[in-house]
Amino acid sequence: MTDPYSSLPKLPPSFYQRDVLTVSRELLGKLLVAQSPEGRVIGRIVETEAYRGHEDKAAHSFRASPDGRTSVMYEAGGRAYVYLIYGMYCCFNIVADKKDVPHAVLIRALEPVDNLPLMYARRKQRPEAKPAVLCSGPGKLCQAMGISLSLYGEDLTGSRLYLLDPGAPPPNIIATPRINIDYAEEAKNYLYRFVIPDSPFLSKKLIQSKTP
DNA sequence: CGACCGATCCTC
DNA sequence: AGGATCGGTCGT
Repeated sequence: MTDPYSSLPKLPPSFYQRDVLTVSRELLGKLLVAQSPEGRVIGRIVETEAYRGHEDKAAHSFRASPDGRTSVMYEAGGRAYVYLIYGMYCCFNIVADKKDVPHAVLIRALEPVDNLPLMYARRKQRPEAKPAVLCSGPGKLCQAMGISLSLYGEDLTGSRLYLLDPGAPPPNIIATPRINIDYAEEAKNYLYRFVIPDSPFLSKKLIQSKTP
């Protein structure tokens, strides 16, 4: 059987160059592909967070100069913003909107889809561990996908790191507050986190309302 | 130039 | 609940 992913369309620049909240919602269900000498890995996006630049106290670009760490966020949408956190983990963001609008989408969790053996190896997990340990958090998914600072600024319409449209959008999407931004005052209440609620691969379990 | 701290993860 | 670990950012 031939590779079922090679026939899927790549997301074009126009997909990314829209409002960051729209892009964050519509990224759910899309396939993230990372190609490297070690092999190709694929994950389905199940959790995202929007960061809205100068209008959002939680954003790295809230008050930062357009040079330095956040410079790529000022480029037109469709590039990778990768940063180091806590000195030891990477987080992967997708730059959104037009040039000079420093908005981006943090990818927080993936459903592992292709080449799970390579993901297990990179995450140093035993084969008997559940696949949910591979990509259920922004640092974990960067390890599993092989995303490091060397992909800072990478063009997501290229061949090393790109997104595919599998066709059917997820039927359910919900919005919640973002994770670990307690410092962000009023912005911590914004409903800028988007999840596929029934996915077992989220970074945190959803708080379920009681049903009788 | 030094101190502080984080869009995290793992182990205790 | 706490430690690992380091570059960006801000204050002196």
